[in-house]
Amino acid sequence: MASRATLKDVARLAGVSTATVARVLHGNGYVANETRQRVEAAVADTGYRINEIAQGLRRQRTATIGHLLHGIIPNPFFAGVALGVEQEALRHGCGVLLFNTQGDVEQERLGVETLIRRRVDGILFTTATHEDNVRLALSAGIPVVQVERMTAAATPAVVIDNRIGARSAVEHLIGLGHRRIAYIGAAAPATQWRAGSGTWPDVERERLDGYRDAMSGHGLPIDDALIGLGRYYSGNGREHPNDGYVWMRRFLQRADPPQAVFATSDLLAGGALQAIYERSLRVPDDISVVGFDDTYAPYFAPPLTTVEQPMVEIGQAAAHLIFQSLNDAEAPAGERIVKLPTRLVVRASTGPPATVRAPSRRG
Amino acid sequence: MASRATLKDVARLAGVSTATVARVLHGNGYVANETRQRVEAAVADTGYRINEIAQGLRRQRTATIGHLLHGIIPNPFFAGVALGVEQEALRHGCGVLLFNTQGDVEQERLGVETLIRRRVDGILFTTATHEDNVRLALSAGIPVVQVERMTAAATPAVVIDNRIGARSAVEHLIGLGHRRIAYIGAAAPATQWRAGSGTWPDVERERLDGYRDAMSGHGLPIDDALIGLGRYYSGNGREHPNDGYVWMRRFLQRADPPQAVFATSDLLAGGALQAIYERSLRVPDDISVVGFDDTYAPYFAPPLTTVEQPMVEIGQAAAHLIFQSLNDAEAPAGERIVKLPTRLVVRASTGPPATVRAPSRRG
DNA sequence: AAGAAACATGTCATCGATGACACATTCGAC
DNA sequence: GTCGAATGTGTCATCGATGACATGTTTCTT
Repeated sequence: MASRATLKDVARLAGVSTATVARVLHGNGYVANETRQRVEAAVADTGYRINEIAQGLRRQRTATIGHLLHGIIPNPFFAGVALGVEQEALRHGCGVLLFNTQGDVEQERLGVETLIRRRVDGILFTTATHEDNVRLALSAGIPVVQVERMTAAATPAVVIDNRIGARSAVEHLIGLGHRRIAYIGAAAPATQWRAGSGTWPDVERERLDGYRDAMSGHGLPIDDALIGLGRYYSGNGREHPNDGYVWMRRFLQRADPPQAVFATSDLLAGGALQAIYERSLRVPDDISVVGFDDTYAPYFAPPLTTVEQPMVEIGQAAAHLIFQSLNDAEAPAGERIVKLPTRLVVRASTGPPATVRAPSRRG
Repeated sequence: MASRATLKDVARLAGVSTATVARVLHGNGYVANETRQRVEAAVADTGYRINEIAQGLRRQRTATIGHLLHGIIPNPFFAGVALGVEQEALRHGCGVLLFNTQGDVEQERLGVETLIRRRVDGILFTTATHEDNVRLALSAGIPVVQVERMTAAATPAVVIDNRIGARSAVEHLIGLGHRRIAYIGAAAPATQWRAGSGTWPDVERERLDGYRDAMSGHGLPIDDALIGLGRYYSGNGREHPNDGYVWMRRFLQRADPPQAVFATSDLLAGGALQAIYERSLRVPDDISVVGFDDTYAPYFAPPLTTVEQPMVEIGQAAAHLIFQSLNDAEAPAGERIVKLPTRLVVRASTGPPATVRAPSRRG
């Protein structure tokens, strides 16, 4: 019987009206001390727990936010963001309905529809797949916040400073004395994003710009042959070969291999490490490697120097923006963009370049 | 106005009663063709979307299940299970409310309380932290399913065959010709689980048993000095040193280092790889390594042979059990245990032992 | 001692969807 | 032509919590 008690049951048991029970529960209005105790006893006896469904209906808010996650399993970045969102939501007494879209437009639309039917108080897109879905949510009058990407449909968003993050990584390498530094990144995502609308930043473009900034800023030449762009999620799934591996292999076959590599994700960097290992080269003795994310980085051999993304904080900030939207509904949405800094974490995969130009080779 | 239309609004616009609209929406009862079309037009015009909150109140089921996740961020295992749960839930038109407990008993209790207040239709524990919380959920009359662990409080559960999984890994090594095989695992979790109650299996104990099975089964001696037990989540967080690293270092300092290692998680195996790398030994030339999980395994250098856990399937099975509980409520709960098989994935980290007993060393 | 202020509690319409029930009409069958 | 079945539609109580409002006590003020 425990959980099925209702307000009415409690009221009956305590010999008062439901209104009085509600007053005790919410601690507002006048309630005589003796009455309060009687009610509290009744609550305890019945094992009463408020029915948030009924409450939601009456109050016209569900204390729930929806989180649409791009959600590639092996990428702990999304898990980190989800955790941050949840923590911040909890702080506001809210729950989180999670939907993995797997980067599928239709799946994403379905998620939005479901969340609308559930009357969530807000929707978070951790990397929306298609702009129309963002619009759909907005058209239902639901506040939206986006992570890592901004659409033509202006919404508050949380992004990181990819350009400066990438630059700091490359400058770290330059500072160690490297001059030939390769870049392994990802090509821009597919066509769903209308090109030319120009209001959303391209994460990968920014990182490449950061690399260029650092190189030119220090008077180093940019060799296009040392820039490898792979599939957006290459190596994140098991089906695809890891493009970090593919490119690194190619780089190492050259007569003039790079002294260091900067990869735009830990997974791509992991692929690079595999290619290096295969050739029996040592990191960082023969070649230095830097990643991005700080997800897999600490677990690689050797532990990877990487650009940390504050995943949890990103999630928290995103949720925070949602609650901000809820409170003063009329704030200028498109202007609330939070840009979080990255942090270079130096570990064992970077060091000065080999002075002798004959890397030890075995394989 | 779009999403705020109610049944009544639609009914008014179509010039019918709400009952008729409901009939059209659910496709039951008699509705004249002409009427149906008028209603459908009104639904489209108003952008009406059913309010699942109101529906939930009336129908006394929320079409939502709660998922309490132990939730160590860097472990994609949990992300995989969560995805599986979500997929299966979606197939039943259900949403998933996610709570990360971070292995904290109090946090977990809070999660259960919240889920009860939300009147979820069922609760999944992906590795419950404290048995009392399972009981709490049950006492509220909510069906519970557990993943990876069973409590004295009998609930349906999904587990994997850890013993056979571990054995298959070790037998793979034995088959390659290894005789001195080290084991790196985790000590049993802390005291929250009442010892001696004896009805729940200890994952780590099972894996150790599997190792012993394989060794004794092939007439190989078990050297306790080659069995390293670390903290349960060692190396999963950044704060702690990776116990796989710590133990492997120790093993390699011995006069008679092992020829191969079996670690009970990819992360621990990753630590082992780091120690091996530090000593400039080669995998698998000098030493073979096997992990468990198949999460990080494909991204290590070299790609790791590992025991795959079917994460997504585990999640699906768990959700499936919940829906089973919902349908025939009176099925014998404790008896529905699903045991899923593991699968050995052979990659580049295992090979025959070095014939010459003088491993190349550089560092 | 009368009226205002504070205290204490109850009544009831409401949030939006549902479905049992009642009522009305049409169609066949005998 | 009459009656039962099939068809079509509306009414309304209900799910559980909420809070505006009404009503009834005390306790101060002056």
